[in-house]
Amino acid sequence: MATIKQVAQHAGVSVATVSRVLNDKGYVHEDTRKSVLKAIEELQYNPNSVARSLFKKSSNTIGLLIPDITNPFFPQLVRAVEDVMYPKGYTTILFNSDENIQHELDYLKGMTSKYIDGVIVVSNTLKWEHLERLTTPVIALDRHIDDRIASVTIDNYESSLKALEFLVERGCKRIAHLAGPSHVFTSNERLRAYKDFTRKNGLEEIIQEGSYELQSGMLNTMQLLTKYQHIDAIFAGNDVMAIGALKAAAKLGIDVPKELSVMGFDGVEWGTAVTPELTTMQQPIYQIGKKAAEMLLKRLENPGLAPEHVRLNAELTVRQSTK
Amino acid sequence: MATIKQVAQHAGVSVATVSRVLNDKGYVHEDTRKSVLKAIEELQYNPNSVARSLFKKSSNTIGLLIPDITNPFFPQLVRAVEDVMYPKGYTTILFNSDENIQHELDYLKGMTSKYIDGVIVVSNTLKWEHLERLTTPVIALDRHIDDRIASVTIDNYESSLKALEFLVERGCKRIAHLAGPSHVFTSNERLRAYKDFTRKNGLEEIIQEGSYELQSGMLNTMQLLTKYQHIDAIFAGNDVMAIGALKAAAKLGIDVPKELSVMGFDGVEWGTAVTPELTTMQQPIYQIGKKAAEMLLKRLENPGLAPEHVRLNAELTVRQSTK
DNA sequence: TTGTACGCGTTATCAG
DNA sequence: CTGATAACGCGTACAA
Repeated sequence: MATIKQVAQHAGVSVATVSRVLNDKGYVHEDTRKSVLKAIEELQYNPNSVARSLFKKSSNTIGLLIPDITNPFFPQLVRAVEDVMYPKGYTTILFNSDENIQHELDYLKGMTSKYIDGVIVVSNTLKWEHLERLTTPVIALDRHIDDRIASVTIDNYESSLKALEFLVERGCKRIAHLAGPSHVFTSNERLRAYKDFTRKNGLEEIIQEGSYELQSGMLNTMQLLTKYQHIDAIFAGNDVMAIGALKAAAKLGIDVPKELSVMGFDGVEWGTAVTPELTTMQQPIYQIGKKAAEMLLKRLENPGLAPEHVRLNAELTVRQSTK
Repeated sequence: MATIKQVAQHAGVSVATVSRVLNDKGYVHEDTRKSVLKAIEELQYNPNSVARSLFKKSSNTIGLLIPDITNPFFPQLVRAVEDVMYPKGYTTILFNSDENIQHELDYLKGMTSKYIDGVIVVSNTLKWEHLERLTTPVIALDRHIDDRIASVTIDNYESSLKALEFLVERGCKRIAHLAGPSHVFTSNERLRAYKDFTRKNGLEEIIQEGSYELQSGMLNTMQLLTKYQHIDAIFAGNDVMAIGALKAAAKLGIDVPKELSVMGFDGVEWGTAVTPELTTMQQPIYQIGKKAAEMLLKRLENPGLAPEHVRLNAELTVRQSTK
């Protein structure tokens, strides 16, 4: 609660001198330096971040805009971002948009007035025109928004193809797809891959659209399984739905993986909690967050940098839910 | 990026007047008011929060200090807090301490200099002496830190007793306890209840200490089950370990709930994802967060308030993992 | 090597 | 009803 002025007084110097020792800038005699340090100690002085921000027009804070921390995909991502930002002196502010564009815009607006230094966004609705006016660096996750906005993504299309190939390699012949919601970019990519794959391989196309939630995965699988009894594999749009599929199978007395193979997508921790453990196309979630944070850091230090676009690889993790 | 000064100039008035219309304070003629509004609109003026904070010594921001967002207990809690704070104009900053006292203290220190208006903490290490110096309201979650610090908790001891009673009602005779880490308050309370319960009912005391993690739950259950083959129920210190127990049972070919009942504690979402679904002593996680946020809000508006201590009830949720 | 004085963007007080 | 102006706490030219 002490101010720089009080420290100055206490040490018998001017505020400028205190500021100098605080920031190791300019010359300051070793003796006065010591007495200042002593005063700081005695008064338990702590520099005021707000005043500093006002002057610097920077708050050492970044924003992390995600749909919903309650979605098991995000906790790890958030951790990764914080793990790299905090040691560098940055505080990260989390924001749940619920995919609501109005919330997103509100937040973006607030950022500017808080001198927030940068943002990492994962959003299906934000476009270039919304981000354009920001003077701070932006990193887009999960989805490439615009060439002018740096991004870190994975190839949902290619990865889905690989997952599907694995399924046929293991002898699956009738693969259904539990698609995610159609307003979600990644979900569409996975669906597109499924469609292309089945067409190219002359497989039957069986699609059921869900909502990326557990219940949805379960219910839709029940429908699928009762409607088409010959299905021998399910490729789910995400792990949570895949786990719902596992539950449905258990409920119907269908043996996984003997009678039915289930493939997830994402690699969330839940997948290891269930029995059988979920085979999945695993995104390097922590790596994605880490990479994004690192990119942001780089652009914070060097604002002129051209927008980088990195694409990480998802990796098939074979566990127990597939043949 | 426009400042109040520019708006004033643009509207041909003084900054004082602009400030008045901005904050609806004091008298201002309707005509000048309109022209100011127009200027604001034209310049897309947005008040600068940092400058405002500096003057007001308040940032409309609260801190939320938790061990680890990656622990499935916390996402819901965080959501609850944000859901109540945001509509009231507060931003919440999340902080993961990893139960590291040094991190916690660092963070607390940073708070003061950022004019953060209040904190919600869930910590096993923080004591009165650490919080004493804060001038902002503090709410403790999960654990009662001191009478002088408001808190919202549940009765871990009583609830554990109830869970245990349920198990014996269902005919379980040899109940083992998968205890949580001993440095965690809630974990000790649950353990204490187990000890008292077994003693009072003349039951054998079988305790295995774990770390609240999935692997730990599984490994420790394996040991337990191979070492004491007569166990017919496991009372786990938390849901995650309980799910680990489920996995262990599956691996050993032990039927849950026929041969073994498994009882969790917490009520995290994972519990509904597994098969069989987990019977658990369910904490009202969202409610806890909501209540804490509401209490904080109340104390923010009325700083003089005496510290309130509310205790919420955990509720037995019977699903499929118990007889 | 050190101190003075101004500016960062707001709000509030006090004249007018 | 409106306008100067002094804070808020800090960092940095510019002088000394």
